[in-house]
Amino acid sequence: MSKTYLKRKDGIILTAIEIVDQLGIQGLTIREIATRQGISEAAIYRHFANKKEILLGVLEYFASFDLLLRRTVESQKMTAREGIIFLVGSYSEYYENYPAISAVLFSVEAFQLEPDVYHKMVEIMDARLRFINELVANGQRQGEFADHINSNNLVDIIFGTMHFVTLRWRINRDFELKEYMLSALFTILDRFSTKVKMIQLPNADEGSSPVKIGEFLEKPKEKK
Amino acid sequence: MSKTYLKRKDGIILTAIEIVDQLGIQGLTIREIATRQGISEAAIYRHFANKKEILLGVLEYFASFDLLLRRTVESQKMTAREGIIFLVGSYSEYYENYPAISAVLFSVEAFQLEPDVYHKMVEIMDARLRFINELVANGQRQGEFADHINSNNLVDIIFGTMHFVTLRWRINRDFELKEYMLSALFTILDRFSTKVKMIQLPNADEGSSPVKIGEFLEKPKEKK
Amino acid sequence: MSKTYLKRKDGIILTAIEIVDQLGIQGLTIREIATRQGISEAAIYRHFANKKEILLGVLEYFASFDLLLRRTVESQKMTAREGIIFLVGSYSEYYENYPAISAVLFSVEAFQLEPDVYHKMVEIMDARLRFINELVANGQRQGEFADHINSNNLVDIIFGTMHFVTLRWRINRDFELKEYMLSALFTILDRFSTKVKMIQLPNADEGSSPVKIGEFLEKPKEKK
Amino acid sequence: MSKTYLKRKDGIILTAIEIVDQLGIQGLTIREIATRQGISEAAIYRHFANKKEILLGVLEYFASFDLLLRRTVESQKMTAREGIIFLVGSYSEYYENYPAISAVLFSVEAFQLEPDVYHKMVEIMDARLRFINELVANGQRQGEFADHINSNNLVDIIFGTMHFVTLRWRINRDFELKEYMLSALFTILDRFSTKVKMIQLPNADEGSSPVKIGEFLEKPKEKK
DNA sequence: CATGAATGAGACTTCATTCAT
DNA sequence: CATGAATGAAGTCTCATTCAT
Repeated sequence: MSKTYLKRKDGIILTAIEIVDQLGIQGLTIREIATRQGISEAAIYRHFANKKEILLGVLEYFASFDLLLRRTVESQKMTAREGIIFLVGSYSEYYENYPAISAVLFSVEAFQLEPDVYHKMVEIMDARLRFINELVANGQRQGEFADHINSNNLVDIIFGTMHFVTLRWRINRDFELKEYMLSALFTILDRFSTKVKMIQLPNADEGSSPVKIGEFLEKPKEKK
Repeated sequence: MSKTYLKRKDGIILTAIEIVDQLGIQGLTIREIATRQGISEAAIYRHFANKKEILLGVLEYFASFDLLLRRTVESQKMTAREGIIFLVGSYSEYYENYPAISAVLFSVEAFQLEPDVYHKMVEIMDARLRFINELVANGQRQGEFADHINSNNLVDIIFGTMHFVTLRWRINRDFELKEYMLSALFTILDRFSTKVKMIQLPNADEGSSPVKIGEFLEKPKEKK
Repeated sequence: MSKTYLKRKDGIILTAIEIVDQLGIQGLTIREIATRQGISEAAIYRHFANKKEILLGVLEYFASFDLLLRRTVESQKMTAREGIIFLVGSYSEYYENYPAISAVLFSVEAFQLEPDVYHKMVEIMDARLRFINELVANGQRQGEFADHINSNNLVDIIFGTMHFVTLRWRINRDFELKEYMLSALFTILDRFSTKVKMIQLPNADEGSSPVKIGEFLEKPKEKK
Repeated sequence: MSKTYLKRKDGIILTAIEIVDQLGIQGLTIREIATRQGISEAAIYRHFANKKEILLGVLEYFASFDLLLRRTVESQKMTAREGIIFLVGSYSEYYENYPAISAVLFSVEAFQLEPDVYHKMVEIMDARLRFINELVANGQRQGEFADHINSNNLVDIIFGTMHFVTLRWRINRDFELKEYMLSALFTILDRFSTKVKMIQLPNADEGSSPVKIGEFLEKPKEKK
């Protein structure tokens, strides 16, 4: 009984994710869930007070691994590099094995009409960001990563690349997500590791100078 | 006459963008547009055949700079580096001056129920990607960028970072978009330019190359 | 000028008829007329006060021949038989040459929401009926038609057959309307002319008797 | 439960028929049905997917007797004459007892914008026609009806008369439908039965055969 | 637990018509 | 004469939710 109940509740969440994946947030309706679950619309309300709760359930499911992953990184005492590879690899693998769940990643904006849901989503992303940030900062402290670069930049680069590659993969699934993602990640990590040395080539400065198109082309010089 | 007409038509597009920004795609209703424009719902249909046309209009507006930017890059014979900086700077500036328009960037998934709109959005993003890809490939051929790395990786890194930083900025506008964006971009470009040299440090045993992709969840354990 | 005006006014009527033919009364909208006429919707109201007037115009056009036909029958001093053949032939020819106009014939019920239009239609049909009725009655008085039958019956038979054949032809235009219509009419006229004699065959009475299915099978006997 | 459900579904159909009768197809709106049923518009959609389904339901109801009537004619081994009388009588009685349903008979043209509905209506009428056609053809083979006349003509005459008399009765219910209908039918049947003999009266020169179809508008003049 | 029935709000859209230009 | 712009009313339909059974 309690088992069936749990199953049904989970089933609704999974079905909701499937729908978000296939039809987008706009296609996620109680009726669609009910139809796919083979039950009545009213029955949905036996398990969730309202649609918002279902959305929160989806987010909960979506983030259910997060804590585990973080704890694994910590308990296994991974280096920053190892931790990041572990995280990116894990998420990629998760999305690859269960593509529908990746849809949730891109629904932040869609939740704007539901403050509670929106905030939960932001919280989840924030926690992920913060954790990678910690890893990166540690890595810099440990000498794994170049420490003169803004740690936020590196986090944005890693996270942004992950995020965007996943989006591309969702739109056109013509490559292996995890394989490609890790190749991109290694490209990043290699370039930002301390094993790399920046050297000034003789003509290094003329890069952006002779062409003036808008002030931003000037900026780097100022920064320097 | 024609002037007023254009104004109204444009006004509807701008209002639609404003709404997408503030309420998300789900909040974009004909009623909301009409109310904000101070006209009746029926009046909207004098200017657009249906809601889909409004959405297409929004995308058109959203992408209206793209061609100009590309042509500028080409006509000014910018280097790859210059071109990329120009593009990223231009978009950042555009979004910073007109924050609402940046909302469109994150509505791809929300358009799933409207194939025409969805495809137009994908097309726009595709064109942007292809152009950066060309720039990067050129840069590699010209010796500006390291040529042994996958050009797609670099494109994903640049585009993904841009995309994600914009998303972060949308959620919490507590930093200057263009300034930060360019700092992130320079971080990337600097690291991927040929002015950087990869050197093998003593303990750089398995750094970039012989990485075995697979069972990442296991890997840390093995390492230990 | 006045010419163009008249042309436009007529054009609107003709277009309206065309639309009723192709899309039915439900498809007859001001917009549809305007589009087909290549003018604005507002322009329609230069020529007709409202939609009802257009419908009345359609009916006027539809019945514009009626008076002429009646006068022709009268002035030519046709016999009843000749007159009926003339009328049926004329209408059939008219419909065959201008099929769209026949659509009006079947729109009585559709006009129920517009009392004025409805009544005009009923009036038109009534006038047609009355005229045929007169012809038939005359024919009976003149000995052309069997006079012991109800003249209304004969009118219904002639008119109903015409009406229905036209409907069949509208639905499936796989026969020549006028040709078929006249063949049907001759079949009727021949059978109802005094040139035909009713004879009682020996077993004439057993027709309907042995089977009893509902009271109506009894009725004729009672009538006799 | 199921009982109430069926009642409501049937109620909607019956209400729809009532509306078509009173206001015409143009007056048949979901709102009108809902109001008359005393429920909300949305409630209608619990029972029918859309308006088209309601219309199809109306047609189904409208034709629900057809099969039964045909089977009765066949199982009772009626003669052609008996069968036709049975059919005409049954329909007349049905319409007389439930006048609203007769409105459906005249809505073919109004369905033009709904192909599915239009085709169903045409199918129904076709089936009715075919059945009478069979009866007539049989009657001719059995010697009940004059066999030298076109069976289609006779069918059109019978059906057309029925159809038209019903229309007249709908417009002005000042006579008893069934009684009048049967009197008209007997008039027809009597005249077309083999118990009638065509005799050539002295001046029957060009009665039925050598009629020249064409230019009817001219004919009277020539005759003179 | 589940459902059939219902609902109010609101979505998109169409329609006949008006009015300033 | 003609039109672009607008509108109120109404139409079809969807949605999240409620409630008696």
